[in-house]
Amino acid sequence: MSTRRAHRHETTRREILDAAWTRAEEVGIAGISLRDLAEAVGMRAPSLYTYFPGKDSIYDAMFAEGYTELTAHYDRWEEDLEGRERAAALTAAVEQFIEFCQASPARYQLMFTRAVPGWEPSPEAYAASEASYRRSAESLADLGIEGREALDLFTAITAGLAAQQMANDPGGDRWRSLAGEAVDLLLEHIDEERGTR
Amino acid sequence: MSTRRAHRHETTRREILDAAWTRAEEVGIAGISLRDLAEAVGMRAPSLYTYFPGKDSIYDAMFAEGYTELTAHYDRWEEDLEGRERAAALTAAVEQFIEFCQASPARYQLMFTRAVPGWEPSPEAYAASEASYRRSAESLADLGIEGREALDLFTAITAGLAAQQMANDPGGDRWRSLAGEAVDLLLEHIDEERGTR
DNA sequence: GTCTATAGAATGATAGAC
DNA sequence: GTCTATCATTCTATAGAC
Repeated sequence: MSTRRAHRHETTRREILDAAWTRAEEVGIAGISLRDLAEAVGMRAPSLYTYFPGKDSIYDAMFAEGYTELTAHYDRWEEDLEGRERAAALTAAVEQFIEFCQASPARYQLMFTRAVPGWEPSPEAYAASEASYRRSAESLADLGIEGREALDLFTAITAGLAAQQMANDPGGDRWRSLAGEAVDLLLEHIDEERGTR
Repeated sequence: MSTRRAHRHETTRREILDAAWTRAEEVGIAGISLRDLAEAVGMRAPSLYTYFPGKDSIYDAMFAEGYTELTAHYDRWEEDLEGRERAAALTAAVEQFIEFCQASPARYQLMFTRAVPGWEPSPEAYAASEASYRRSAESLADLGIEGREALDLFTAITAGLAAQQMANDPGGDRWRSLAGEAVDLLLEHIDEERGTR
């Protein structure tokens, strides 16, 4: 009955990843060690190699998981979109992105900063991030953020608000509360440009 | 003649810091080791302790140095300001900040990301960064970026453009080239708000 | 699958001779 | 001030018994 065994295997993998996230929030994403994770799930370090070929692949799994969660985040956002006007929808997108970052500083470090010396996402993990990016680009295009320039401006503003929020006020809303204003000024500018064309 | 000895001491300190910057560009800010630095200046690792009480204090010195350089950068920017209109001056400020970041990715990592696990700037080093921040806030106020909200928006946009530039196109100008547009949309918005008051 | 034992390689830092 | 020697620690990863 190898399906049962496979299921058990998957469960243990899950436990290891959960322990990794928990530890990462405590000591920073770069600070987790295999001994720590093993102890957290009641094992010794070498046993982890039954579930992951190495530490890097744990980071890869976490990285891909982060983008899966981000996509799910945007799915819920799109569901709430019905009937809302463009500015409100975009403001919600920015706010939700910042909330997503604030909900897990370790995840933010892993996904959006180069906080793990010597590690970079595997091609597969990186592909997950690109898919997520393309997906949000499509949604934004539907809301009038069209063309590379407008999109780059939007991502820069969003990333900047999130970065300042995380660096200087991780538990507060000093920059998150500016999301609406930031969206307004971008939209004013975009509409004006469209008008002059 | 202790002044001669002190001068020599200072010279060696300088050499060590130069070696640290050079190595940091090669291996990342978190990747430098005392053995490496010592070898680069023709010493063994323990001798470095004559010049710095520990590795952390080397990071502190580099961090403070980064902000000294940033302030010097803005000094030159202010000198070139005579007669330029507000939008052009602010655009130059954003462009120069991004260029400052691109000129040294290791310095960018040290100053603006939490790229060194387990290290954070000492109170003295941190004070240097706050002084630099206050200084630029004053200059920006003279150019019409007044009040906490406007300033926070400006810093977020600048930080965001720089972050995207460094992460996705470190040697290019994809986001830097948007500096003018970003400043325009911020100023349009600020002027409009002022008008309605 | 899990373990013990250990390899193998770094690292920051200190003691003490010269 | 500089050195050798070394401590003490940490880490990922592997070999091989059970």
